[in-house]
Amino acid sequence: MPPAPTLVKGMRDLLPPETHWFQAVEAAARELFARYGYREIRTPILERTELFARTVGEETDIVGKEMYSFLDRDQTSLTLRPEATAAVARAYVEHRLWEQPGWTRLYYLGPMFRRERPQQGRYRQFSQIGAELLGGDAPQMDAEMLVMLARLLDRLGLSGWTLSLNSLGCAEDRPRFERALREALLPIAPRLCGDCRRRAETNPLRVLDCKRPEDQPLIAQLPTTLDLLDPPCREHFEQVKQLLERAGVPYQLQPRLVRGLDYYTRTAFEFVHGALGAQNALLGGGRYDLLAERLGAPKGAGAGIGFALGEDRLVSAWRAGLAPSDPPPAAEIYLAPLGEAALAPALELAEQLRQAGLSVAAGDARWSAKKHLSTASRQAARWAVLIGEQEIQARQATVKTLANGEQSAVAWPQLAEFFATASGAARA
RNA sequence: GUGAGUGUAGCUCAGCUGGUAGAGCGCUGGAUUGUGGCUCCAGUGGCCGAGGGUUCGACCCCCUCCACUCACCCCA
Repeated sequence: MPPAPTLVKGMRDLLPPETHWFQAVEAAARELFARYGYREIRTPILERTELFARTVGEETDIVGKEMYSFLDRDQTSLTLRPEATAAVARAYVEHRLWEQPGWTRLYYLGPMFRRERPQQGRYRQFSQIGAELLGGDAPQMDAEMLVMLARLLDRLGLSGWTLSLNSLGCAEDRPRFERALREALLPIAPRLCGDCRRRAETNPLRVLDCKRPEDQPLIAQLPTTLDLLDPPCREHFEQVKQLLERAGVPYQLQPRLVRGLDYYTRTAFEFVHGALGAQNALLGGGRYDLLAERLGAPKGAGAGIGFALGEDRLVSAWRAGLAPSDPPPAAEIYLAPLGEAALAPALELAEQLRQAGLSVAAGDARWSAKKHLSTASRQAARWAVLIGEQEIQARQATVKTLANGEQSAVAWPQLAEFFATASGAARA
């Protein structure tokens, strides 16, 4: 026999109870986003390669070496989305959403794909939850989103996050930044690490983001994007910071925060967390004033701001001990049909209980009572319901409370009510 | 793409300077033929990642390959 097929590199199976954590993150996010007026958008997982190449940037790592791209049968190059902002912007333009009243608030969640070398907190398929606020460039939008994100992380039970904040300047600032940096780099570049020497040529902004300790003293002397902002961008950033302070959201100015997608302008941010290992960015995003415009939105209508949260990383932080609660059991009631004769009536009862809103999981009618009880307690059910010959005769069920071993006979019609009151009593 | 580490039972791992494998957990059964969790007993379980080499003899040493993990890079 040939070897059984296994997981593709960088992909993983999420098994219960881990899936519970993903559901919990998603539910919390959906609920919170709704309070801020966001509604869900679902874009395809497959897009034209061109979309990402033109927006994320030809020279970025994502486009340059991490995309899952292939030729469709009609020779169109398609790509498994490596991020969702470009796709949302595409949809925003394609469906002329700016014609709707007010700013457009959209959120999304789902899998993204990047062909990188896997490591802790980084997979080739990973889930992101993100939101986009489109249709303007008011600093108020930036602040609204950052406040919402702070609330989200608090609500998810994560303490100890840090918000790093920077402004990258507008499109007009960029060439100035790069010229200034290149100039400043000329004398010191030879003393920097190999990567930085390369970046000094290709993408000078990136040098600011270098993490090598030995390079830090030199890099500290370089001008930052904040030093070079033009007056309107400086004013915009000031207002964002003020609004954050008014809202009581703490941030750390991080003048060397540079993000890896080309469409970012002005406000850029990251929420990082210490429980995550080397890949400590839990969530990142920024403003993109020209993204949608480049895809065909009218001047001014395409500006916006967005973020993406790494769901896998959030769950990993939870698993590192920050989880707000235990995952629930498979079912609160375990049903034990004792013998084939008990099967049909037992299953009927199970259906009645489910219709009353209870969760019920049954075992195999051929199992021994001992195996049933053992299974029930190991599945963490709260009650075991035994239906055997005696019970059928009496039209009753034997209900055992697993936690304390108490057992009672309950008439079939009273079963649902029995569990309802027992649940209520436990909560009180 | 680069570097390092690790591959032994379903899972987590032990295995001394080379003498052809162990534990815990799990699973099955029993002590309790309709009563779980705790305990005790018994059983089940492995081409020691793959291929080659050295050796009388290799889980152990050498080479090649593969996989996984972590880190760099980059990012969520």
